[in-house]
Amino acid sequence: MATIKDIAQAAGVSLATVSRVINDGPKVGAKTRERVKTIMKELGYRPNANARALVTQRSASLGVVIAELHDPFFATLAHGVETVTRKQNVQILLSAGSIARETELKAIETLLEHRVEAMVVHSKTLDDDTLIAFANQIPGFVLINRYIPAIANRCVWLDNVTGGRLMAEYAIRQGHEHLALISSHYQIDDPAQRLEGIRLATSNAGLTLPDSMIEYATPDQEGGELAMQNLLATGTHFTALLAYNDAMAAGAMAVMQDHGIDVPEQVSIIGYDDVLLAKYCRPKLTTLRYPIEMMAAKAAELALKYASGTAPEEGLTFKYTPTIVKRDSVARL
Amino acid sequence: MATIKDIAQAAGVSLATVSRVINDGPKVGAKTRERVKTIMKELGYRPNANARALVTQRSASLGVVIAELHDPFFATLAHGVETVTRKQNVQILLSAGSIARETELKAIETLLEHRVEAMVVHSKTLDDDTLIAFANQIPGFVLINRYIPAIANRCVWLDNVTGGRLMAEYAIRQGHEHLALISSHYQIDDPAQRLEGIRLATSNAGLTLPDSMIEYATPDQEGGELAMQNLLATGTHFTALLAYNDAMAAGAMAVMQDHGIDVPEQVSIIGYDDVLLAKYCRPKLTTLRYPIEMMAAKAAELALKYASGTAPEEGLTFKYTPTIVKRDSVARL
DNA sequence: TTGTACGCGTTATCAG
DNA sequence: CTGATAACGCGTACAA
Repeated sequence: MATIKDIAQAAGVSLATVSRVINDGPKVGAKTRERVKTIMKELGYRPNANARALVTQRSASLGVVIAELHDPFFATLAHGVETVTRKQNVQILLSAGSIARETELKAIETLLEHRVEAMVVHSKTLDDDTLIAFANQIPGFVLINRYIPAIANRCVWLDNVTGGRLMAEYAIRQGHEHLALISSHYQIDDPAQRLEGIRLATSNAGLTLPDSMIEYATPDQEGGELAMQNLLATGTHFTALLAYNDAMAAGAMAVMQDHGIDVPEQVSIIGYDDVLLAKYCRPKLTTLRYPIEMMAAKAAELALKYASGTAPEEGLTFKYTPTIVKRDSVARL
Repeated sequence: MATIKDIAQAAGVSLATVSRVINDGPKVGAKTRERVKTIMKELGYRPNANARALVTQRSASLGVVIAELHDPFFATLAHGVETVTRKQNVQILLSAGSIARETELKAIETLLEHRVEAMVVHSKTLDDDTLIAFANQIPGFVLINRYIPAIANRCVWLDNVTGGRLMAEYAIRQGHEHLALISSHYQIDDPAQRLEGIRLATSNAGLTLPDSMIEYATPDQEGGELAMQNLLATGTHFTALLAYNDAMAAGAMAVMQDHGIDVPEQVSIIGYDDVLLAKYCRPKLTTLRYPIEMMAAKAAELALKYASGTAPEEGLTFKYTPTIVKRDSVARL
């Protein structure tokens, strides 16, 4: 591939001049500029981003680390980031598949080796200290879907306690007194926080959510099916089912329908996330809107801003609150 | 960030030695190696991928260009690529949002500037010649979901004509004689090829698919809804609906159900792609399986292989054929 | 307005 | 086993 040197030779000018026309440098003769430009076209010249990054110490790139592209939630997250990087001509380096501590760590380090200026990280397996260390080392380091007080201004996160409370309160307001929950068995914050919110709501209403009414499984369709089957097998009685996310809700809904249980006539269901799926399934899922795309865009903007030198304001954080989206999967008793 | 030089100084050795321990170079004293290693840890040293790429002329990175991460189809595609890059320790540079010719071209060029070794490109707006030129310039350039004879061995694609034929034949075999089609209004190959296959099947069966039974819209849920509404508005009669993809099928299904039309009792529906959605919607969608993840993985492997010097075999190509997945959205008449 | 020369962080080729 | 040193492609003071 042609280099700046080749161009200089072909055009009979020096490297510096070529470099100047590439970067719209200030003082170059109009005709020289034209000549160089045409030669660049002819030779199909493309500036080498690596070399440029080396000398300028900036790479115009942003790293994204997520768990699984396959998951609509993460795909939407990535999409949110992409909307802002595209606008700012920033290249995305993507690292997915980080379900384990090892891989997550490695993903961040690889991105670091590539000297990305900014980073939007979704991490559930790394401990606070590790993340704080990264944040202190990398100005453009922003966490999404996680809150760590020590680096509050680097966190874009969702208030899951309120989310849990809202979904339970809504069910209760619709007259439901017997709730069940299918949750994620992953040992991360989210399920615990949502449960905390749910318990807040039930105890406020003088109700309880016994452990026997909670089933844990993988936070996907299969998990939802499994959890639902377990719930049915125990023969417990409930009129409203709260799900950890829409996928689990959909899985549970499918199992109920297979068992001849009418949704929402016999059992109401509330999901969480409001991914595409919620609108597709029948009945349409009442769920909590998790504005992940917007949040991801915010995170990307923030990361890029911090990376370019703007100091994060102390004490500031970026908390989002989910809102209930009423569709057709909840009946009023 | 610490450089190799800092390490060398701190360890009291030369750059060369440090470089050797980094790359597990052949001859380094055991104790020197240890000392250098601990110093690297202490200083949090990370090799600079840009510098390395510059001197080695290889970047261990692969570019992906797709239209829209937001779309489950593309998310799955990206996921397929990711499974192989991760295994081979290759970094992904992602470029999405390329719906227009301009952006698609720019995406490829940016990736080129970053000197990615390999490239998996999903392009529908760029013409054959442009793509061929890129393929000739970049050894690791592979197209996915597109077939260009001149660079057949760089193409991983789906036989859409057969796909169209299969879906129509299946409907016909189930006793349907009155078919309708909702398709994508984008002027790309796929819709035309599928229609060709469908027409093949109908004429073989002595049936016809008049233009009045075809509606075009955007290839997503909204488009499916719109197309279905248009179809209903014209008052045409049909017992089986073929859809361009699962999203359109789901949209159409929703509209029918809202109109009190039973699926599949009154109208059968067949989708295309077999994305997650097909399993979630009710009734579960009978559809054509598009093994995009597998194909994407293949494309990535190919791109990486070609990039590393293996010459592509002439006359070889990578054609995949969709298969029908029978679920619950088709009734036998 | 244009050219020279140095350095960015690495690897690799020589010598020692 | 180890150390100079020349690239890699580019940006930029400093000269001219």
